[in-house]
Formats: sequence, structure tokens, C-alpha cells
Amino acid sequence: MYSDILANVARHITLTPDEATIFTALLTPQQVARHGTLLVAGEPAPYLTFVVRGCVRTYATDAQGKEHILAFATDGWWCTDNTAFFNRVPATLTLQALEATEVLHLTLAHLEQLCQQVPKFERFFRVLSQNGYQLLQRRLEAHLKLTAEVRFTNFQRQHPRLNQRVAQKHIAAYLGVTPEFLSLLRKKNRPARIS
Amino acid sequence: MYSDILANVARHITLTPDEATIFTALLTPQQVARHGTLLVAGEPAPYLTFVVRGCVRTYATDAQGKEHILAFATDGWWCTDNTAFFNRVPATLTLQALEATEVLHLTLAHLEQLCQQVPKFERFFRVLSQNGYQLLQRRLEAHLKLTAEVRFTNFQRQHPRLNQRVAQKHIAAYLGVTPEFLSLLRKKNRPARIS
DNA sequence: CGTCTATTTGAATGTACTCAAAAGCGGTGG
DNA sequence: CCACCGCTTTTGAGTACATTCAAATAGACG
Repeated sequence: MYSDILANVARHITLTPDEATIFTALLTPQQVARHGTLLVAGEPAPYLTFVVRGCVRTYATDAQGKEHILAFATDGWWCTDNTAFFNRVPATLTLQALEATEVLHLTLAHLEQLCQQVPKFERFFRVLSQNGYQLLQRRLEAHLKLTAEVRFTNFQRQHPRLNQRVAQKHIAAYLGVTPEFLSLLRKKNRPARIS
Repeated sequence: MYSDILANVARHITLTPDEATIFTALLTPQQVARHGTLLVAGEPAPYLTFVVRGCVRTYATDAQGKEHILAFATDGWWCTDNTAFFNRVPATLTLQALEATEVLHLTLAHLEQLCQQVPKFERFFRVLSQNGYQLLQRRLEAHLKLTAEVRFTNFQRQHPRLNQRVAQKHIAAYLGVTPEFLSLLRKKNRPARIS
């Protein structure tokens, strides 16, 4: 059950068996049904969440009611509304499972306790934060530099799995275009039919 | 000389006089002339940099040679190419002073030494990274949700100082529009002349 | 003071969106 | 397990937002 998350942690810090036990004891498992929510905008964000198996989308809703996806999290990724979680303020983002999903939750109190008891974790969460930062920066750069068409081909190349696994409209909401326009782009890139 | 950076650190952690001394001893001051560079894309990014006084822009150059500004850093802000600095890989971003600027540099080796000697700093840099993350996320959301016009009015409201201090073309490069289009938006928002 | 760069203005164009409707596909219940 | 209903994707026409290119004007730095 905890092997995936321990492997994830092991990518950055090395734990003794005792430390691993302290860690896993602080986690809360949850099963989320397809279309179920892990966090709803407006409510507190009590957890930093590790996706063991499944797929979660993190999205913001704008004034017109449109949804904009900031991130997908599949097997082995972390997700939450960072701002809300770390500052204990109400969430502005919603996290929803796109498939039946199995997660492990860590509260901020437990995170802090963990950093106290096993200071190595301070480093782990710093690295986690930095990785998230780098991903976001690459996305912002992509939006500043590239057209929707190029962003889409890059997405297909960089995330072939997600491209299969996730509905078009969600990919559109992630790329920052309308589903209709994404459909056009797909058509355009589709090789002409041989008669 | 170090009072500004110590005040900045004090926002998140409390240092003893000795710890403050350890910290400041690891910093390297530099004066950068207007239009001088602190870091050039393609080269290593040896420093995490604190701006004591002045203004720095962090930008990426695209395939067509256009510059896209990811961040401005004025008095009291940190800047670097995060990815390059923490992973010791060549920079993809360039940092350029927009005015005569006074900075303090910290190398990654010194940062790590500092975290060893004064573990509180581990927390400080985690918070710094999280703050950066939150700023980036807000920007990405703005790009996904808002038109250039709204992004611009928000920018004026949220950064009135920068709006005065920085050339239009740089604000355009930050907002993700052409200078010509920003000029149009300004004209549009300018109250009609009373005859 | 002169030159060089930044900003403004305008016309033509392209990229992406809106609205509407048809076609396709998939999950759920029978 | 199949069929239906509802949601997703496709298609198309018209439109809006933003860009490109070119040229004139304004402004700043040495």
C-alpha cells in the first residue's frame, strides 16, 4: 500500500525503516470515485495528497463559469491547492478525480510534525515545491511563447499517456483553448485520408 | 548594507546575531550597471540573487528572437533561473538590470552550507520557493482566464510602482502582448480628452 | 544637440472564440 | 449484454481579440 509513496520519497531522501514507519503512520488513505472531489473551491484545503493510482485534475473556475486546468496528477504525483494548503486559507481551486482514484493524504500539522521528527523531510518538501515551480514556469513560458497548435503537439509528445487517458475537453482546458478549437487542431494534424 | 536582506529573512525566520553573521558572510555583493546582465541564457546560474536596490527583469527568448518576461525583481525581491540554479544546469533565462542595481549573491554551495549550519534556513528557502510558486500560479491563471486588457488593468492596480518604473515594451513582454497592442489598450483606457 | 530607441497610429491579417447544430461515443440501467 | 440517453466531439459560419508590418512622432541618453 505504501510502497509507491515510499519509492517517491526515496527519489530525494533516504529513510531508515523507522523513519518510513513514522511517515506512513501520518498518512490517511482514501478511495475516490470517478468524478468525486478531493477538494472544492471555497473550502479549506486540509491535505497534501499523493495519488497512488488514478487521475486527478486541479482546476480554477472563472467569472463566466469556465474551468481552467492547472495540473493533472496521475499515479505517483502529488496534488493540492498549494496556496490554500500552506497558508491555511480557503481553496480557490477544485480537485476532482477523473477515474476511480486511490490517494494518501497528509495534513499540514502532520507535515510539520514530520519535519520536526525527521528533518530530512524539510528538504523533501523543498524539492517538491521546487519541482512544482519548474513545471509551472515551463507552462507559463509555453503560453507566452507558443501558439495553441504548438502547445498541443508538445503536450502530445510530452504526455502521450495523459493524451490517451483524459477527455479532449480537459486537455483543451489545460492548454487554454476551447474544445472546439482543439478539435480543429486535431483535424488539421490528422494525416489526409488515402482514398 | 545587509539590513534589507536581514529584514527580508526576518519575515519568515528569526535569527540570532551569530546566525545573521554566518549568513551575511556567505553573501557576495555586486553592483550592476543599467542594462548590465546578472545571468545569460546558456551559461551556468551560479547565484540566487537578492536585489537590494534597483530593478531586474528575468526573461526567456523564443525561436523568433522575441523576449518574454517571467518576472520583475525590485528592491527586496529574490531572483534567479530557479531550474538552472538548483539543478546546476545551464540557464534558459537571462537576468538583466533595468536600472543601476545593487545585489547580493548566494551560491548553491553556500546555500547548502547555510542550511547545514543554520537549519532554520531550510525552512526559509522552502517558503521562498512556495511564494514563488504561488506567484507563478496566479500568473498562469491570469493567462488562462483573462484577456490582455484585464491582465493589464490588474497589473496597473497590483504593481503601480513597476508600471511607472519600467518601459512599456517590458510591461508588454510581461503581459504577453505586443508593444503595439499595449499602446492601443492604454489609449482605449485613457479618459477622452475634454475639449 | 543630435541620434537612436520607444511609443503611437493605422491598415491588413491571423489566430482563436462564440454560438448553433449534427454526429459519435460511452456509461448506466434495464 | 445490449440499447438508450446524455455527454463529448465534430463541423461550420460569423466575430472578436491580438498580431504584423510600416511609418510617423515623441522622448531619452550620451
